[in-house]
Amino acid sequence: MAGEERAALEGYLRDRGLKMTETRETVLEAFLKMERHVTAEELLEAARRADPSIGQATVFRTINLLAEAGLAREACSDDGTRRFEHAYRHEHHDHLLCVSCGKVVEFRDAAIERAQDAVYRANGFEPVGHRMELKGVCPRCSGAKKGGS
Amino acid sequence: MAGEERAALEGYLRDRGLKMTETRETVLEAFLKMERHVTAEELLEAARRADPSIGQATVFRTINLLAEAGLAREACSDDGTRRFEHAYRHEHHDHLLCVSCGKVVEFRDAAIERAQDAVYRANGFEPVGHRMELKGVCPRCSGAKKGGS
DNA sequence: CTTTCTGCAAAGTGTTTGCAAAAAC
DNA sequence: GTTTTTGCAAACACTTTGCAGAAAG
Repeated sequence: MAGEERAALEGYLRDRGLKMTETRETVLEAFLKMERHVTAEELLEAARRADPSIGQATVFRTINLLAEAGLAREACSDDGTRRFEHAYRHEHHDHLLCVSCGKVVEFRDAAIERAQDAVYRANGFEPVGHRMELKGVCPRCSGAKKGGS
Repeated sequence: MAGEERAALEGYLRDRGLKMTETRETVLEAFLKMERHVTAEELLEAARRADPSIGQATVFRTINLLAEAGLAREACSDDGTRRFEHAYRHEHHDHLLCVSCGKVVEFRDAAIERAQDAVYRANGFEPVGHRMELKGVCPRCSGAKKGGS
């Protein structure tokens, strides 16, 4: 399964004299199982399903650790709540988000990347990185426009 | 100067039986004068320069009002703090941000829009809107790479 | 055994809300 | 005169931190 990520975390911890604990593994596993962009609260819930004794502070500490270790990355937050996405071995990608059901599709599009480079060049900027989120309604939701809330 | 925006706000307020006050005008003026993406705190400071008696709650209330009225729009927040940008008569645009000096260039690129549409179509999504931020180093900053911090 | 980690509760941010006085209509 | 608005302070939500006991190395 997610052995690669666990190994990456262990390596990061070892390098810094930190410890690989069962709790951290639980949080990591929970994080890896979650799709979409995850809030700390959702992650706490998920982790507690595996181990109800986990405290929220630990989840916050661990997700920050995962971010430092390069396994998680902050995603754009619409409201005031931070969201995290997977970052390990994830090539740069952009997001297509269903505003109705929250589904997230990750994609990479060469034409967009090329057009972005052109924008950088036209403005004389050196590219550093970008973030893009396309919002829309996914086929399932736009098809099922019957019960609509 | 910014009479158009003020008129838009007044119209919005009138429609809802709300009142156009001096305080709201002060906050609006402050907001319109600010470039980049503004936090509530920055806006509070700016508004207090014009009227030191303004309270922070009022600024929060007013910026939310501006957002409802379509004059302001939430921008992507990196940290946990909300940022707002101008939205009135601002055609949809994207941002090119200098990570060194904070300069923001707003642009619109037909090739990118077209490529985005293609992504929507390829995934069967109905487009709703998107947000894109290109990060880079502006010509001035990359040219002046001498004292670099 | 030493160091780090954990859960709890308390403290910190950024934002919202309740209230009486003040301003707009 | 009625209604909305305002500034203050208290409340709130999300995140971080301090501490004593527990676990890892």
